[in-house]
Amino acid sequence: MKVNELAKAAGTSSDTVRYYTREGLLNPSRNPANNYQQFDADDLRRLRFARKARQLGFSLPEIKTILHRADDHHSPCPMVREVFEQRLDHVEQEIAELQRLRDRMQSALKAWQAMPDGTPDGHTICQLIEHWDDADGPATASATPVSSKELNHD
Amino acid sequence: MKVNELAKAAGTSSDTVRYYTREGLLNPSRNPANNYQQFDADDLRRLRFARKARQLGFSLPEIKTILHRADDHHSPCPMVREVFEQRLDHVEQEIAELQRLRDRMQSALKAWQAMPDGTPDGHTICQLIEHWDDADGPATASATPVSSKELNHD
DNA sequence: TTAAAACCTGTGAGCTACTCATGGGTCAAG
DNA sequence: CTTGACCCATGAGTAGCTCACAGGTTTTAA
Repeated sequence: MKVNELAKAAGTSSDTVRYYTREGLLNPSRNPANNYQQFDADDLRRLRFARKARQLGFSLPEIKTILHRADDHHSPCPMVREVFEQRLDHVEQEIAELQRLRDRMQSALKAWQAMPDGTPDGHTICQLIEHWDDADGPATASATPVSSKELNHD
Repeated sequence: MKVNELAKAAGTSSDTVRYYTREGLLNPSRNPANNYQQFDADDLRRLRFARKARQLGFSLPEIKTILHRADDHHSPCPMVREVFEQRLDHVEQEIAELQRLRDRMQSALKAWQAMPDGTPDGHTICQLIEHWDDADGPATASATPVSSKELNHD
């Protein structure tokens, strides 16, 4: 199979396939006639595996390690279980942090209803923000805007 | 004030101060004697504002726009309100997506309790993942591991 | 007085997991 | 024989810092 064929078979993009190949998750051979990459059923299995693992929250280096362990005929499953539980903890923390952020935002919004839109006078920029009291604060929290780059589309 | 003094006064790092300066959020003057950056009370106000706004989920470009509007004596507040409501929506979506991810992870974990750690045989890599059925899938979801770089420490 | 510690400077790279752009080669159809 | 659809490798861009580099400056203590 060629790049795009593999990509479609796994429900992802050819860019991703090439990227994973660069990163060493896939090892295509070469068609000597045209130097195109040649993927086989094993590559498809690896790619599908990788995509599922990504959806479950594994990072690419982790997936790479898992695949290499499997190549060496060691069961990656114990590692998978372990990493996975850590991940789950992390996800739960993330949720809690975002919920705290949401709460802070909601209470800010509520407090703002009564506030006027001041004009900057060299002492304040926007009272809405400056007079907002970060009571409980972001714990270790990510208040990161969590940008749209994080959206998958596979 | 010098970089580190400003940073401490605002509860952040000198790297962040320098970064914000590079990005044009702060406009220090220079001490001609040694070419060090000189910050004043206004810079401190801007920096504190920026950090609070970050905690509320504003992006740096947004904060920059807000500061520039205020420099031009336009009230940034209406914009602040508008962006903020979009942000809140976004945060709520994020929470929902992470909750879906958590649910998928939890049901995977539960299903795995009964499964053995297979040895890779050329047909499977790790059944735990391969036999996991992505029933409801990640909507537009970020299954991104949400790395530790996202942790603030200010 | 001088030497070391502790600060300051700007700039460039690194982090994640792609995505997109560039500039070019290959191939089937008309 | 050209048009268009595919392939190739590589580099840059994404957000918001953080860290490392290679120096210059200031403070402190011997």
